[in-house]
Formats: sequence, C-alpha cells, structure tokens
Amino acid sequence: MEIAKTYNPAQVEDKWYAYWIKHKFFASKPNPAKKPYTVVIPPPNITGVLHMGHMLNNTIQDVLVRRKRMQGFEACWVPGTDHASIATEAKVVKMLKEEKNIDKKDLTREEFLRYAWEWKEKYGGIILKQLEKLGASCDWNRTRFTMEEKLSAAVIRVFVDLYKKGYIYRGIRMVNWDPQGKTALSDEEVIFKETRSKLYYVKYPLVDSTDYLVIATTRPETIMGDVAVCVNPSDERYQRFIGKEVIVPIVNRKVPIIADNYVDMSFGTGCLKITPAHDPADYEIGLRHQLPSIDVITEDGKISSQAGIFVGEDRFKARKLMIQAIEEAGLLEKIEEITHNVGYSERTDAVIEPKLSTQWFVKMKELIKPAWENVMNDNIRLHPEKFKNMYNHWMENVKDWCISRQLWWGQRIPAYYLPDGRFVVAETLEEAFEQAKLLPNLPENFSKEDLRQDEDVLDTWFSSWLWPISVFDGFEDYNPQTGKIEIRPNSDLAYYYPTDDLVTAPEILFFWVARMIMAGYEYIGEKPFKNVYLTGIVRDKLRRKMSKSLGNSPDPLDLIAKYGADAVRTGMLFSSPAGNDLLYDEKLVEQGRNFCNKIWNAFRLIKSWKTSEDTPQLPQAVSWFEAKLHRAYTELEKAYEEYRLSDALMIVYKLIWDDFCSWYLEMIKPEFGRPIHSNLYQSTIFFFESLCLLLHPFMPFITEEIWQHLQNRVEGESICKAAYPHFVVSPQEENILKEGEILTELITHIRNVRNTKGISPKQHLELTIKTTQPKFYEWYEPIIKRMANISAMHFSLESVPNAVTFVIKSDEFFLPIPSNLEQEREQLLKELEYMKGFKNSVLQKLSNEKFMSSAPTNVIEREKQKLLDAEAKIAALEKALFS
RNA sequence: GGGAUAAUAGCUCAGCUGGUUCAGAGCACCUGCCUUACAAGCAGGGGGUCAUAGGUUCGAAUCCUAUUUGUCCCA
Repeated sequence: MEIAKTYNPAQVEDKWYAYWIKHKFFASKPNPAKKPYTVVIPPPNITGVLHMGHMLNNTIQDVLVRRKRMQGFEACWVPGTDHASIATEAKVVKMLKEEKNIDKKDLTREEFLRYAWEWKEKYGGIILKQLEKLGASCDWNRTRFTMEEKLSAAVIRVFVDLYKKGYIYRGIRMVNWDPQGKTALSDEEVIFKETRSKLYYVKYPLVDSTDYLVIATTRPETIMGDVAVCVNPSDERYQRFIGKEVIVPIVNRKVPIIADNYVDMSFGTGCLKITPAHDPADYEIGLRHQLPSIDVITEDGKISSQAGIFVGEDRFKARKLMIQAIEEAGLLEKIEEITHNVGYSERTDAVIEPKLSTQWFVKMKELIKPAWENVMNDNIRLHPEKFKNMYNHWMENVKDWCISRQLWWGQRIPAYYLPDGRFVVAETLEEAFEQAKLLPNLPENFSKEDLRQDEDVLDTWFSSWLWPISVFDGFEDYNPQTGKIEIRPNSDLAYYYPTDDLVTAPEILFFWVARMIMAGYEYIGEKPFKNVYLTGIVRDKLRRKMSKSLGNSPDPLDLIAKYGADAVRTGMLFSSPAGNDLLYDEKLVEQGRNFCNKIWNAFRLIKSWKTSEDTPQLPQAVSWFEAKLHRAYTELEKAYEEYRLSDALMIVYKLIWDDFCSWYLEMIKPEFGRPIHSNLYQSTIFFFESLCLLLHPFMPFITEEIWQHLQNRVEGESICKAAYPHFVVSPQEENILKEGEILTELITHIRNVRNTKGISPKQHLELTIKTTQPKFYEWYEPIIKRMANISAMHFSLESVPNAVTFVIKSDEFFLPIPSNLEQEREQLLKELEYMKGFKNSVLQKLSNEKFMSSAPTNVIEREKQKLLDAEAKIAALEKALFS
C-alpha cells in the first residue's frame, strides 16, 4: 500500500464522521447495565455561527464525552440551540426591513412570528451542522430547541408554578431599558464601559433670592424630570439651604432642597439633582422622600410629552438643546471632561436608559439558597475553584430577576388581564378563564374574550435555566400539588439526571449556571450537574477579545479546511488550562497539524516493515516503552481527574512524539529494507494502538483512520467504541524507568560530545566504561550502540588516556576522540567544584541540629541519599582527573 | 469606590498542604544536519535575583504584611 507522505485530513474526516453517524455510535438510551455519563451542551444561539469560543468549548466537551464513552459509560451528549429573544428578534426585524421593506410595527404578532419561524428553520441549525465538522460526538437525535413546543410548555408551567409559590411578582421598578431593542434587560445584560463624557455645572436659582446652587450633571436632558435637589445632611456648605426651594432651569418648576446620606460630598459640587424616573439611586431617594416622578423619556429614547419642551427629540439631541438653552439663560457655570462608566445593552449596544416600568420579576433571596450552599460546600464543583469566590459574591448581592421582555419572539407571559386591570396567571386561556370567573365584581356577561394576555415574552434565560431538565422532558412529570417533578422510574430523566459535566464560559456563570442550579434544586431537589468546567475567553495575540467588528477572529471552518479538525482541536487545547484565556495564534493550529503529520509518519514507518523470526527481539526497548506508557497513563488519568485538559493533551503529545517516535521507534527501527522480529512488531502495533486510544478523545479522526489500518477490522467496528486502556506501573517498571533515565542521559551525552567536537553522527565510535555494574550496560548494549552509533563497547578498570571523559552517577565513560586535554580537565574540574559545593550544602543541613530535629524523617533520608550520591560522583570525578 | 484574582524563560503556562541538582514544559530562539517515516523533520544547546520591600522558618517561587502593576466581578 502506498501511503501519502503527508497526512491529508480532508480525505479522512468526512468519511469517518459519516461512518460514525451511520453506525449510531453517538446515540444513547438508558442502559441499566452501564453507568451514565451525561453532558448537556450550552445551547448556542440560533443567530450565531460557529466562532472560536464555540470551538474551544465544544472540543472540551467532546474530549470528555469520547473518553467516557470508551471507558464503558453510557455517554450522552445532548445538543440543541436557544432562541435568543433579543438577538433573533433584532435579526428578523432587520431582515424584514432590508429584504422585504416591511416594518415590524405594520405586522401583527402572528405575522411576525411566522417570519421569525421561517428564519429559524432556514438559519437556526447552521451552527449545529458546523459542530459536526469539528467531530462533535453529540447524540443528534436528541437535538432540542428552547422554543419548541415541549420546552415552551415547560417554561410556561414553571412560570405558573413560581407565581403560585409566590416567587414571581409584577411590579413597577426601575429597569435597564434598551431604547433600541425597546425592551427591559436584566442587570446581567448591561455592560458597563468607561466612556468619556462631559460634566455640566448648572445653576439652579433659589426661590425668592438671587442666590443659586450649582449642580453637576452628565445628563442635562433629564432636567425636565427633576423633582428635588439633594445634599448630604452633614455637608456644612449647604446646611442653610435644606428645606428651601430652587427653580429648575428652563422648565421653571419649584422643587425642594432635601437632605440624604446617599449624596457624595466630593462628587461635582455635592449637590445632586433628583430625577426619580431616570436614575436608580434617585428613584430610591424619591421613595424615601415621597417625591413624585416625572417620566421624560419615551421607550424609544425620545423626550416625552411630560417634559414639556423638546418633545419628540432624541435624548442625545435633547442633551445638546438643553445645554444650549441653559447657556443662553446664563445658567451654565462650566463644563468638565470626565470619564465614567456608562451602561450599554449587551445585545444592541445602545446606551441603557434607567426607566420606570411595570415588569415581571423573580424573587431571588429564597430560591438561591440551595444553589448557593451546594456550590460553597463542593457538592457542585467549579473548575477552576477560584470561581467559587465570584459565585459567592454574586449570591451575597443577588437582586430580583427581571424576566419580562417587550418582544414577540419568545414564550409569551401566561398572565391574563381583566378589563379592569386585575390579572390571573394560568397555563392556558381556558384555565385563566376558570380562575377569573371566581373573582368578585366581574363585568356583566364576562367571557373568555374579555381576557387579554400579557403582550410580553420571557427572558431567554428563563428557558435555558431549565435546560438540563427540559431536554429530558422532565416537566411532563411535574406535580402541581407538590410543585416538584416526580421522576418516573425508567425515564430518561431518572437515568441521565443529574448530568455530569457542564462546560461553559465564566461570563455566564450567573446568567445561566447559577440559575440552572436553582431550577434543579427547586424542581428535583438535586443538582443539575456535578462539575462545571469554566473555559477561558478566546482572544487574539494582543489579548483582545475575538470580535466581528475587529475582524480578528478566523473562521473556524476555514481553519478546519486548511489544517483539519484534529489540528484545530489540539491547537485550541494546547494553550488553554481551565479558566485561563486562550491567546489564539494560528501557530498553535500549525503545531496540531505537525503533530498529525508526525503520527502519520510513524504509521507509515511501521506499516512499511516486514517481519521475520530471526532478528533481535529487543526486550530492553519493549519493556522500557511499556513502562513509559504505563506511567504516562497514570499521569494522564490524574490530569483528567483534575480537569487539566491542556496538561492531559501535553502528556499524550510528549509520550507520542518524544518517547514513542524519537526514542522507541529509533531503538527498534531496522535498517532500510530489513525485517523486524514478529514479536517486536506485535508489541509495537499494540503500543501504537494504545497510543491511538489515549489520543482519540483529542484527535478523533486521525486516530480512527490509523486504528482502522493497524489491524484487520470489520464494518461496524470503531475506535469510538473501543475499550479505553487501563494500566498500572509495577515496581519493576519503576526500576526500568530509573534505568531508562541513565540510558537516555548516556546517549544524549555521547551525542552532545559528537556535536561539540564536530564529529558526524555517522562516524562510528568506541565506548569504554569504567563501572562496578557492567551487567547493566551489557543489557542495554544493543540500544546504546544503535542510538549513539557505538561500534564497540568495552569495560575497563583503568582510565583511558587521550579520550573524552565524562561521569554519570559514579561511572566513568571514555570516547577515544583526540581532544584538548586541558579543556577536558577544566570541564571536569568545573563539575567537581559544583558537586563539592552541592555536597557542602547538604552537609550543612545534616549538621544543623534544628534541621535534624524538626525536619520529617523522609526529608532527612533524602538528604542523606543526596550526600551519598554526591560523594560517589565526587570520587569518580577525582579518579578521572587525578589518577 | 468595594471585592476577587494574578505577577515564574522572548511568549503561553506547570510548579498540590514550605523540603530530591527545584527553578520546569510547550512554543519561539541558537548551532549542526535534505541520516530513504516525517525539513510540517532530526540531533544538540543557550535563556529566569520566581514583580518589589520586609517578615516567619533549620529551610521560601511556595506562608504572612505592605507596595507596584495587570485582569475580572460588583457599584
């Protein structure tokens, strides 16, 4: 068989993915004979296309899932997407305008939703298709969507349930208003950015006086909504004004001067204008002092009719107009440049307008209790652990969750209003009507048609917080009496829940992770997952976040086309320990590709060998590599246990590249055209197969391709389902590994001598060894000869003159190379000096009474051993120098 | 402004509750090699006062305190 010199992933990847799907290797159903291993995907947004963050995140999930599947678990990775209310609605609105010249306001709710669903059908699945290219081993039959019928029913059910339990309430609150998306946002959807602004110092004249107060504000467009001026009660500058009145500029309203501790005396002039309708702090102050509130900004960010002036102007235009008016009135004292934090909408990037509105909220204080406790006590573990602090901090400062959104795309709030404004909450209109009928003072001929459903939809996170339960249809077993889910025996939920690992970004630790935990405990009384692996953010080399606008993000599909999915997967993982940002560089993917090529060529080499029965079997090489393999395996398992996936990959990488290719294969490689002993060949095939198994979770495609060709396989066999190895390191192997260290040190040393003396690796050399344990070297003689190109190995009790000399442990080695004797002696002297110094430092410790009495015995033993080793080496060096 | 977290080689990071020649890995770099598996490669090599200043200890990259700088969360 002719095998290509370089590995070609394109020819391999689609073929094997199709094979995996054809044989349903990733499909899972409850199997009592096996332990489940479950992962639910963080559902990507249907508006999204695959970006580097998804690549990292899904690679990690796939690594975890594939390994567990091979280890004999019933592995189930549930894929799906979320409906992303704001983002999708914005996208559909834009598409309608651009492609069909339709304005949303000209459509009915039903018409709009029809377009939105059409859009979803067309584009909503793209991202999942893309995951296939990456090799993701999801059970695609289980693909779910947060707005599909069953999942929506679950959302509505939960809303009604929480309302009945008293966790959901409707109220007027200051919310984060997105004037572009025309919707309220939760606190988590607001991003604060440092913004350069102007601080305007405006004079507010006192009533019946020529005196005035100066107030510093960044938002003069809200002056029309001012209802008071506030100072700190302990601010001596303003004591005498408290209780008096000032005139609000331009609108000429008389408002009181009040005192409140909230005011920061050092900011601006220490006088604060109070606009309860447009600032959260002002709102609180307004409540404390029973002030009215005047809403001067409309839901689309324009000045409202209540303002009296600049009505209909945009809020930023109004800011300019107001300042102009104030200046003309002679009331502007000065303007300062400042930098402060301004809130922006995560989705539309519009400046957030704090606004009073009627919204639905979830009370959090009670609901979070088990979610808080079970993370703090490690019942649910966060990796890395440092995120526990952040989690704790959030829980301590949790605020009620605003869940209504003024949008159409999403689950519509199941609250039904009577004509007089009273409302009932129920899963269906029929049930709502039944409830409403029981209310007193109903209108005459009250009918279903008199009920009007709330126009708003629910926050998308109010769907996705149910994800680990709803993907298994858990809410079908909800019992309205208890308000809990009663898990049916033999159901998917009974088998797969709680899931095992959740892999996600720290950015959504509160948005999503915390809330899933809350829902899990509220409805099942059990955590939704055991471990949370928090990935880093993918950034570019300059540490900038990957973003479309910067254009610094490569298209993952282009990368896969260029380098292969295996290369991209390992490239992402090489440098991304949990919780650390990944500084993406195409070099990493190149490294992955080079690794593929390395493996591929090892495969070519081995496949080129013929076997025979009368060539050396080289048990030295076989048992050495076996020991190496076993030790690497135990290290690998430890890395997995601790969720150190980058380390895990690096362990396999070094095992294959260094130990297997550079050492083992070179040890056993026959001369060109010569055969290899069939036993040695079989051992080698076994090793290579083990390496493929260990590597498969990281590089599924190339390992499948090679695994299929290492032995004869039949249709339906796959490395995906092959048993993952399990090894232990025996005490003999520990010993072999120690010997191996001496062996490799000797070989490296000889090569180094060649290098520094300019002697070609092709030139044979003779090696003389002065040692008390010739047996050791005799055993490894074939290896030493081959790896260091030694033609003959001698043992001697005498030093060899005119030779390059070096010492390893207590043995002396001589290579008959004419050399500068003085230089040689200097080299050895240096080493001797170093060893003497080292010995001294050890001696100092051992003669220190405090050390001897307080150090643990194993440490003292170690120091004693160090002393013995040093003394042996010093003796050998002295012999080499002075005998 | 409050809190968290970090600072180790040119870059990205390991280094567990102080104790082996413990200062490490990968990449990058330097030198020599187109040696019939692989130049996407082989062999060898040089890089660090572990942010700074104190302290605890027989012993500190590791623990404590302060400072500086960065990042994140919250306001």
